[in-house]
Amino acid sequence: MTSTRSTRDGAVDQGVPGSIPSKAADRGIPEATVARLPVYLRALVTLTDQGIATCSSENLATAAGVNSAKLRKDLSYLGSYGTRGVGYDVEYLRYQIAREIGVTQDWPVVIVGIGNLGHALANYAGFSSRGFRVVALLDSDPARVGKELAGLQISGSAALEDLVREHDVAIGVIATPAAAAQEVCDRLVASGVTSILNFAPAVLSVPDGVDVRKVDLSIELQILAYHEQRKALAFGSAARLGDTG
Amino acid sequence: MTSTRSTRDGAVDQGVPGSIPSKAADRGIPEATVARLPVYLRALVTLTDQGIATCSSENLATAAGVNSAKLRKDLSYLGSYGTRGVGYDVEYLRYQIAREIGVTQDWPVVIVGIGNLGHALANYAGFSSRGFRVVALLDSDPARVGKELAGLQISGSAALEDLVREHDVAIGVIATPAAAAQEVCDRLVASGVTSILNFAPAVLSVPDGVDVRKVDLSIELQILAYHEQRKALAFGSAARLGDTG
DNA sequence: GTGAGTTTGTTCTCGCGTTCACAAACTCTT
DNA sequence: AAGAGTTTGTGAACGCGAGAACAAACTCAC
Repeated sequence: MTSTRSTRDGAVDQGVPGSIPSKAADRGIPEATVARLPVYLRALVTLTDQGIATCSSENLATAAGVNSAKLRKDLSYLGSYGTRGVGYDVEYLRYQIAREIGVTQDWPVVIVGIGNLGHALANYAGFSSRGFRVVALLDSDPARVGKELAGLQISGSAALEDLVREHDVAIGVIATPAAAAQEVCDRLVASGVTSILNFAPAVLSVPDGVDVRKVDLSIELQILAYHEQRKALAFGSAARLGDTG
Repeated sequence: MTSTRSTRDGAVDQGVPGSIPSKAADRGIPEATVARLPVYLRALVTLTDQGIATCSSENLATAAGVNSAKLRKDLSYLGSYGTRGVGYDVEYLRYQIAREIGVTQDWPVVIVGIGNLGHALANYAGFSSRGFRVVALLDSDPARVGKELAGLQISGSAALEDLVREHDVAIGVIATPAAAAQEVCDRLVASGVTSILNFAPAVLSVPDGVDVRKVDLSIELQILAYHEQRKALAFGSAARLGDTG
């Protein structure tokens, strides 16, 4: 839900005139399922680490925190990789999901904005372990340029276009302040980046064919605050809150 | 969608026998709408900064990156805060949304796990500016305990229960490694925390009435990778990818 | 005051996602 | 080999959210 697939209401949906009825043709996996596949993948890795070679949909569903019917339906979009009466081969399913997501190949990634968050992202082990290779760190602050971080030297923002093209980068991560986000985004897109992960608290506008996913930490907390407030009200301690309209 | 409202299939849905038909009673705002309210709030703050006092649903929708019909429907769940023929008063609407979300009051927050990410979160300005006050930082690594960060001293994990109770903390942030996440979660919940923001790549199980939202950085990238792979395939450069099944 | 223009709030329809329930397909015991 | 027990894959029902479209309500010009 934090994603903007511009192809949905853009070029792809208008459809090439003589093409196949979309869903069957492109093996279209529902967006909600796509968002869960990485969770299943992580659960399967955990099972592997525990030395478990086979699992039922019930086992895997529990490990992934979903119900088993949903899991089976999700997997059915990929193909029939299970065996009735037996379950799923952990290694086999793991590979199939990894292949479907695309993490069997290596994805070069650039991170723009090396503040607190960018710093953390550059050092984040979860990226490299899952097929993502940080190939460049960029920042506009001259005080940061040249410093080494996570085995890379921080480049000035002027180098953005060259670095993206040189490493054939398709995925860019924006961790700049909100004010700089749109400009950085435009430059990334102009250089050939077609997927953006945005941590800046700003709405990005991108051309059709470019995907944006956003992660906004304060929004997550605000959603929790909403539910927290409602819990407090539901338990009758409303007087303390003092919102007098 | 990254949220687990255990009340959905838990106590609340079973319904107190003599209670009111739920939706009307609790002014139940759809989850999808709740997730967008903070975005509207941010957009309104931006408009205020630009000195704009009134805006139409079209203006605000553009600033928030949604379409205007959706915006109006979302706002209608809160009440009728606009004026037909005129639009919305920016300040007034801003306050109403803030009140509805609950960010007019102050929310004490603890952060557990002061690694790279926890470090960044502790320094994140977006929290304090939106009604969240970090009251404690916790880490199990003795090397980090005692160090100062963002105006706070890092406490050892043994102090978790006391700190949560002392500050009456309802919201906890978990930024530990995956292996430690469930134990930390259990301790937070046992101490009275009822909302958890989880950055650890692990599925947390919590009792009914506790909300969990998860942010998984590598999952976001994997979702982008999936779409990226499909774009590559759609443009016929499939040969390069070399996934031979 | 009246009519033209504007903008909100709401109704209606459609599609997606979730869940239930069951047939198909496999293993294992006897 | 046949039946009992398991587990997958899927058809169907249902509920929620998105978007279009329109009526209600306001402003402004004259």
